[in-house]
Amino acid sequence: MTAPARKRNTWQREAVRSALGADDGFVSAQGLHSTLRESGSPIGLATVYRALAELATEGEADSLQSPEGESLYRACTPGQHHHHLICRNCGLTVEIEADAVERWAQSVASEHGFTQPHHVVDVFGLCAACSRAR
Amino acid sequence: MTAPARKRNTWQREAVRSALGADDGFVSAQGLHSTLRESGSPIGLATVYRALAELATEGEADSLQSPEGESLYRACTPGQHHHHLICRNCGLTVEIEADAVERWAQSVASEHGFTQPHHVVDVFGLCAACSRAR
DNA sequence: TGTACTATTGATAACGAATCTCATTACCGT
DNA sequence: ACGGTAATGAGATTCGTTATCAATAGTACA
Repeated sequence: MTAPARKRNTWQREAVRSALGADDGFVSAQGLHSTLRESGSPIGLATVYRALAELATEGEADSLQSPEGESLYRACTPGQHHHHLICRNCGLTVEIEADAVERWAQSVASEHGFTQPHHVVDVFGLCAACSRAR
Repeated sequence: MTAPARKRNTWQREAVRSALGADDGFVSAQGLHSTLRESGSPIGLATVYRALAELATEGEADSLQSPEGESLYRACTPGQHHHHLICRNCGLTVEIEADAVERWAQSVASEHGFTQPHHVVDVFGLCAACSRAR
């Protein structure tokens, strides 16, 4: 066999993980990068993009596309599938469990002969605080 | 009062509308533009973008973000709100009525104090034909 | 502890979708 | 017809994201 090819632990990856966990809303890669830089970290932008993509595929982070097409990330409670209720003003996010929607997506797909269904279900709105502030 | 400021009808807008209606899946602005060019039309890219955006706001077209972040458009049956079941291989699309999901989104939002809820609900999968072809 | 191997980083270039600019075109009420 | 002006389109521009590649720094092993 060939060499092992192991994954390495770097402070950069850890910095991204912790910065993501410190924010309770969805953040863009660019935003997270400036946050880190402002707090003194010399981390590079490309690295932030790479780390976020990796965290997302490993299931440690949720990702979604903002209505403007930007990719946003958020640390998530690992394990099962869940959706989000997101304030389009301040970014506040609430995780939503929705077994009913889960089952609905499954059945709608198979009813039409579709396989390997993957659904996108997110609700954008104004949170209580932002609603009041208008 | 000032001048009237009316909207004008151009063959370009009509070309986009008809090309959109001729396709039964979701299409990108760029894709629609090349289709039109290939069929001999000298229409410009910026115009296609403008026409699609306008059709979307007028309710004549549905738009959504592909998982890659690209904006996709599709002629839709005007009137009420609906969702989509989309083949991620060939683009085949089925419109879905989902009053249940509609109500669910509303109630989840208000339960958490959110106002002006707007939801994104789409199911991606492999249609029957594409499933078979694997 | 030192050393070699190579995964990872990061500055920057490259890319691509979408928007903006502005001179030209052509729709449409008169 | 004519004229005011909405609409067009080629190209430049913006901006998010990915690719490049030399330099750096984890990690296994002697």
